[in-house]
Amino acid sequence: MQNLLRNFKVVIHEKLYLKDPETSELGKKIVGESILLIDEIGFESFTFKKLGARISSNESSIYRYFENKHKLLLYLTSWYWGWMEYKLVFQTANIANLNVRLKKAIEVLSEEIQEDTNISHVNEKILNAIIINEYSKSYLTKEVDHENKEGYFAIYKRLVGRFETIIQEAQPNYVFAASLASTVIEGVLHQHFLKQHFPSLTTCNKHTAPQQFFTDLVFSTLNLKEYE
Amino acid sequence: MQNLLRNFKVVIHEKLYLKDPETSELGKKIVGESILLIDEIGFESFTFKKLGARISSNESSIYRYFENKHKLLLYLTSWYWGWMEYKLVFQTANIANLNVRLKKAIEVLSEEIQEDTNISHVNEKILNAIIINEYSKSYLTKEVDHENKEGYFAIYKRLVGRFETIIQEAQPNYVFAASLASTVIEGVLHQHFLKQHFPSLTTCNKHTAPQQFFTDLVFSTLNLKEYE
DNA sequence: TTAAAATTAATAGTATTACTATTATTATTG
DNA sequence: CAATAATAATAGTAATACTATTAATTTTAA
Repeated sequence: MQNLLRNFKVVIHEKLYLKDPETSELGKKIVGESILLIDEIGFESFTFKKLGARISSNESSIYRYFENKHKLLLYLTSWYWGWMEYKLVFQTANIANLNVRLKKAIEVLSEEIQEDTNISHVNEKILNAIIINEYSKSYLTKEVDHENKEGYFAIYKRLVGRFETIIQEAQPNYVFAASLASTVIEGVLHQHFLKQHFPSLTTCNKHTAPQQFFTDLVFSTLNLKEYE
Repeated sequence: MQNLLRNFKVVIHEKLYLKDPETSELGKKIVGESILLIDEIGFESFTFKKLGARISSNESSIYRYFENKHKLLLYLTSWYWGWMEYKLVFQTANIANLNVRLKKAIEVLSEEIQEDTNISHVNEKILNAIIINEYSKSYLTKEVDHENKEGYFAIYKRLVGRFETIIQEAQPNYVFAASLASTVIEGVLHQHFLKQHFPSLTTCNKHTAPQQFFTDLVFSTLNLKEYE
């Protein structure tokens, strides 16, 4: 995994940035540090001015890379889902047994990111924390239809589609595969959030991971046995 | 239902407002019109100044009722979940059969609000649209733990708890009742959103309602038959 | 009925945000 | 070494999210 990821670069919609942040040190710093800063102070309080101060750079220099903070968020979330897609594809490839593959897919999608893989300037563990807290804000906007048409959510949609296929192949009779796929991917984020802030609303805690809940949910719904 | 609702008033945490908007015409106008305006322009673009212009009142007068627009959103969402709780309790009361009761609960929680009941200055159909688009923003904040401690999410938590109980009573062996309850309630909003903006990510459309998906999901998961 | 109290409206003002524009400086490359 | 590209610095703007003060109006209670 480590090795495979070494040559990994997420291809992100080029309208999401003005200048590709991967092509310069400043760009990488903007991406890397914005993740840390958004995690610390939250997306609402995050500004390019504060980020500039933090990386000893200027507000206006950041505007050379990203039009505004919303586009930066779309960039970061695309990166995350692209990385997740990569993990999903690699970790489920070559698993012949459809049930085992489905189980693995749920595992990849729902496991907590424990470590930064150090493959890049991106801290995946903290990026995961941001996704849990901020992802919804990237699409719960009045511009969503326009931005969707532009293709800004393409990676996420492709990921949901891949998971839908894995579900459908494991149980061809099931008619709600798309909804189940999107419910699980969204639900995973939600359960992680509840675990941290509303423990009474979730069964998940130190001993029970979202993975267990969703594995049980999907296999029961599809009327499949986890081991066979 | 109409009649029962006539004497209905949601009891909302008193720290969510500075002056109870139910006690004056201006207050009711603020609540009623804020729903319409947020629906029209989205929560991000919504300001008290714009609302003031719309109700031919002054920005500063609105500040007499609500500290800021975040508190107003918490007020509106509390109202919505309180109304939902009321519907849930009434519509599931006196249903002896536990499976039938569970099915009814899912129906109440997932059905599309078709009509404004005209019981108040609140347009429930539009409020429902707001909840779909904006509810997450009320808790995906850095202040969530503090606000949760204050009790601002009490009504929502009580609703999830009630649904959890209905699930647990229908299937006492099931160990993930809390997570299933929160997943369904959150998932319903998400599926309604996807239906409108990302049709490829959901099975729900004109012919298939979220209700069908979630009814199937819950009954399969709990290993119960819908009719028996 | 009238005076006090409460409510609402109007005006002004502030710090911050989310930018844009311009120019100067520094680094890179051909 | 010169041209070009990238970055930094400075300044400025309209809008936002408020606060404070005072004035006008309405409500209530003696």
